[in-house]
Amino acid sequence: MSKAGNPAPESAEDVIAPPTPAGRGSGRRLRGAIAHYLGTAIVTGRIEPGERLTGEVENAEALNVSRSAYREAVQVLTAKGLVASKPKDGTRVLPRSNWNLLDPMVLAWAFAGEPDPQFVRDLFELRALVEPAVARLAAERRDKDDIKQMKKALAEMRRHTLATEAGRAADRAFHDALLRSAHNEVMMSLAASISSAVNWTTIYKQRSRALPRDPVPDHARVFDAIVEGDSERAAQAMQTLVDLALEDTTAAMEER
Amino acid sequence: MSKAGNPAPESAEDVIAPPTPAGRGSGRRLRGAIAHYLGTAIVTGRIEPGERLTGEVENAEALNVSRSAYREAVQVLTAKGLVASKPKDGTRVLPRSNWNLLDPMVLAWAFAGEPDPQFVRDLFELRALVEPAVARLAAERRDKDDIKQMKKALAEMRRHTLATEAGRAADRAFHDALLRSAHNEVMMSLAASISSAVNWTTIYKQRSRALPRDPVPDHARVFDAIVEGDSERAAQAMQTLVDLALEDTTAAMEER
DNA sequence: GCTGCCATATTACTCCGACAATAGCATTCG
DNA sequence: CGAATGCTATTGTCGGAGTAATATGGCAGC
Repeated sequence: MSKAGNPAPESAEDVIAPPTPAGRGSGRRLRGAIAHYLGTAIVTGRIEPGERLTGEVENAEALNVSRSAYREAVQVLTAKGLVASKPKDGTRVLPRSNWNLLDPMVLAWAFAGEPDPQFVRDLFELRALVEPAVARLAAERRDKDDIKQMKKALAEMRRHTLATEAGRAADRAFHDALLRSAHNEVMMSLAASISSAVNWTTIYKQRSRALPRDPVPDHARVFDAIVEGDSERAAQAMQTLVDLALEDTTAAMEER
Repeated sequence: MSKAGNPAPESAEDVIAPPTPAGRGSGRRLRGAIAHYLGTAIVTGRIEPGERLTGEVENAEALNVSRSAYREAVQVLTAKGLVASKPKDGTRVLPRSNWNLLDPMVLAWAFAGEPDPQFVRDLFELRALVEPAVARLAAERRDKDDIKQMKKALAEMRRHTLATEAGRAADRAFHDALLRSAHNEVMMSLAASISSAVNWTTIYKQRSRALPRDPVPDHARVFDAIVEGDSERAAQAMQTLVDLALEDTTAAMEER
């Protein structure tokens, strides 16, 4: 117990065990809290690749949880490629190249602390590649119902601002509808992952800019192009949207 | 136990319990075999979204495994977004939109049976988008060491054919080196997922075409463009590589 | 001195049985 | 008729015991 094994067993049990904030907030089970704790520790670099997690028994009792709960949490990390376990060798953090960086939960963990600027750059590079392509596909494949959904979401966006929850919900609805219009399941999954991450960066934006630019006209341009089936213009318009988001985000990061 | 709960409890215990082929072949643990069994059942559609898995206890004993092992397997599925569990409601298969389609293991499960042509199309659409972009980035960012790695792998490719394991290893090495040259971690992760899936489709190719086209010249074209830093030509050359792969794959699928 | 085999200690893996917590549902009370 | 309440099915957590796999170090043979 006094092995001083991993980086921060300091107050681990206080962090995990009770129904504490950032512990298990709602519906979140104990193993979820453990996974979150270990996951952020790994993804943010507190535990480095190659390092060994202390044994099941010791670590479980250090966190004040049963081995079952601890093991189930480790299974989650294993499923996301963060760690691997072998008898006689323990469970070790895998090299970054094995991590499922596109897993929504891994992305969330990555943004739990200070987001690494390099990582944000990589992410936006991918976003700038994928989202215009999605818009292009959407322009080619959208059907009547797709258009109806987007139209509805856009109308809802006009009624609220992004400062309100309703506004953000409408924004999400618009992008979801757009995604569905592309009729490509794999890209849907990818875009969903990305946007879940991007939503985390939005939090920082919120804090830094008092008067964000009105998003409706830019979204409307994308919508119009898709309705008309003009794939190039749709891609272009979406590109602008991504560029603006990048601008805001980098500005916000520099302020910090 | 005679509840006839899920689709195929027929011979489940025979499939899972013993160290059977397709069960736990090598290093694969029991829970891995269970996860594989349930995962393929879900991803290939044998169990449909919304359906409920029979209770932990019954299902565990139906599979002839302990509840612990069964639960850990379910955690893996949960981590990949395939299922969700709640007390009093059981664990249910989530709608496809929640699945992490880019998870390497999910992709492997998807190709465990007959690959859905629509799914393959979606995947190649993404591949056609990402891989040229990676090549473009590589041409802009590669350093001396990157080039050295690619050169080495390419030389190795000349010495073997794709029919041999050494040849396939060299091919993988080349693509890995190329990926690293792009210096974008997120895209690396994405491309790794995709290519792990694509390797599955390669199996079908192997069976269908006796004399595959010599891959070296096409790879060399990509390499040359990257060395010269000509990003457009690199992207183009990679595009042809993807096109050829698509051609082969669709041809192979039609033969079946 | 080096190489390959083998015993052993360590560690994760599996099994088990009991109890706690949660959430859907029916029932009752206002 | 609606809201609070108790019931119960189901997952969640616990702790302990035995099994299996493997990294390591010692020993024998070359």
